[in-house]
Amino acid sequence: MMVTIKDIARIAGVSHTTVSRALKNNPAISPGTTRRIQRIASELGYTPSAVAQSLLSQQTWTIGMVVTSIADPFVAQVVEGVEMVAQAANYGVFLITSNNNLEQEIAAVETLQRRRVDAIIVASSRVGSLYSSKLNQIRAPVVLINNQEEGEYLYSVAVDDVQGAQLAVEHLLELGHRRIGYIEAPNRPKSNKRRLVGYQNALLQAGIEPDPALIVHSEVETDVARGQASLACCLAAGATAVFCYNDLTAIGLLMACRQQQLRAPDQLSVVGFDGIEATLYVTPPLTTITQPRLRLGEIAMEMTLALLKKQEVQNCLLPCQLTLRESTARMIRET
Amino acid sequence: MMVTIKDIARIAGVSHTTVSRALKNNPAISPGTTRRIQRIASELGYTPSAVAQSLLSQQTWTIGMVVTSIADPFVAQVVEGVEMVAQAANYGVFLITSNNNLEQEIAAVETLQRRRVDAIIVASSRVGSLYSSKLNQIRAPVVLINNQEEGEYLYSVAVDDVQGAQLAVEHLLELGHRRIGYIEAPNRPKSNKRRLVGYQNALLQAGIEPDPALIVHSEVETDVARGQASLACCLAAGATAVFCYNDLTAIGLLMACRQQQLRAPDQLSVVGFDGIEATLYVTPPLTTITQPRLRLGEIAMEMTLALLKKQEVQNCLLPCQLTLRESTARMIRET
DNA sequence: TTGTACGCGTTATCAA
DNA sequence: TTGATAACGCGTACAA
Repeated sequence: MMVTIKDIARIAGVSHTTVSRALKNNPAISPGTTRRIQRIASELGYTPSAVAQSLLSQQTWTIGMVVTSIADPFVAQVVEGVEMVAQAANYGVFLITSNNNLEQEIAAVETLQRRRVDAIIVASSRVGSLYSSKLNQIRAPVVLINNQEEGEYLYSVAVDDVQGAQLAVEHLLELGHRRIGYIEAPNRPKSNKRRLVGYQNALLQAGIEPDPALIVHSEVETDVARGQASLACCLAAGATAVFCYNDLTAIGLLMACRQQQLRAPDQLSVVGFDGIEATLYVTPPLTTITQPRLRLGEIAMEMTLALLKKQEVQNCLLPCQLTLRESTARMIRET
Repeated sequence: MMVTIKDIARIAGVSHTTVSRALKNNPAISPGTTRRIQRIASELGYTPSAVAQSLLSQQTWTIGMVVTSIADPFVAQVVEGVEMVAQAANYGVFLITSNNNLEQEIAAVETLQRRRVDAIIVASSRVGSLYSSKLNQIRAPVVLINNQEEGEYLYSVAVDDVQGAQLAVEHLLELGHRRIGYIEAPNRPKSNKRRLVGYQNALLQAGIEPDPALIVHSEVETDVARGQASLACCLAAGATAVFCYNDLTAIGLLMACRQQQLRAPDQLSVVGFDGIEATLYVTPPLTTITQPRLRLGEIAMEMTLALLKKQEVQNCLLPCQLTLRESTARMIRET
């Protein structure tokens, strides 16, 4: 049904080989026939089949991307970074959602293998280390963004969670806070642990012994709801400031404050993590640790391109920045 | 380099045909050889090539999706809806960003054609009507979500902008407002026009002559910034309530209010459009017209599946809902 | 129960 | 300057 070079060949009265050459402006073909063939091709609305080309060339110019959820504002921008760099390099992006589920992530990678993508990028992988053992079977390079699993793995781009968390807590310490809480994320084991380390590092360096009561652990699944549910715990532990696992959690916490008529930052300072757009819109605008999200995607894709060119690459650990807004304030001593 | 059925055939000492059959549990092959071949295949880590299968079967089990920007929270959820339904039906999603740019959208569709996707879904198309004329050349069905161009086109799923806008303005009228502004979007011609129609309908039905001074037109490109920049105009025109083209614009307006020490909703009622997550997080939580975003994506993909089965389909116009929050209040008469 | 031969659309090699 | 042929990995009609 689709127009092929054979159809064109029949009409032009030449062999399909000649058509193939004429369409790529091969100098071996006479200018006359080249023009004639190209005219016929455009009249017929011919489009070359990338499928056939891939079968022959053994590459699909496709990179497979596995994400937990596209609707997550953090993920969305990482994907955007990947897509931009990919498009500029003539690669396309095949997207699969894993719902942060182990089996689905594995199934996704298998699907991508079947489709013979040239490379795979996985954001927030749950099974990172699996890839090194499976890598003999996966010929495509696998690049991990913010891998969520301990253990060995090959190529990765990640944000420095320890440094970021430390930045957040140091900021609160400088404002005079001593009772600083941390709201954990139960479903992001590795980055949660590393942010906790950064939190504790900062406290210890300031000569403060971390108090377990200030570390709030909740099994509530969604980020915002977890933040909302954690306010009571924070207050009960006597926190005057709270560092949250991420922005959505912090936003939930701010919403709970508003409901309880608690004024942030006067009565409670709040710091988030990620730097999503929504931090600009909430009241008060949220002080947060900004991850270079777009850059994360770009670098992952650039690394992928290098790997496809058989170049050496180095794993990346990107630093975060403190973005100062209005949800943190100097602690007021209760007299 | 990759393992093929021929490799397996050589090791098993059978023809590649037998391997092909054994791997799909063809009953014609003896249970013994079937088991043996399957064991060898799994030992070698064999994965069938979807590329070769596609070339033969003339279908790729892929749908191409063109979006303006993945980082847009509205778009992200539409994509999520598409992806969910596609995945359940064994289809994959190939994603391309057009940056809301005409040439890029056309280039994207061409790329998808080259890749022989089975169908194409375009969100917020700028060139919708083009597809009907090009459709003889594109064999794949094209489904449009919230098409942004006037004119004829085939398959579409869209939200009822007129009805939604009317809902918003009727709500403000019920609260006693008479001077109601509308902030336009310069870069979404069609939906902007239709929301304007809904706005005017509601006013006329209430016996109010629309005042051009209340229709704020700004060339600022980004939504939030446009909202921020429009407050002055609204106030100058004597508006006591404003209906905004979308939520991000409304959020910008709320931010400007806060900066000017203007209290919403007491001094200015604000209504948005879309129902993105952020409307829940701002202060005050935004009253808005909720689009069934996930549903929009799901329906588009369901329609696509029907088209692929050669079934008849009907275009969809989905109604919006008013989501009541705290950014709107009864008008206070100035005595 | 298994094998042979062909075709899907394209490109590369070799020959004319 | 052009054409015949083989190959990429797989599935299927037909033959054995």
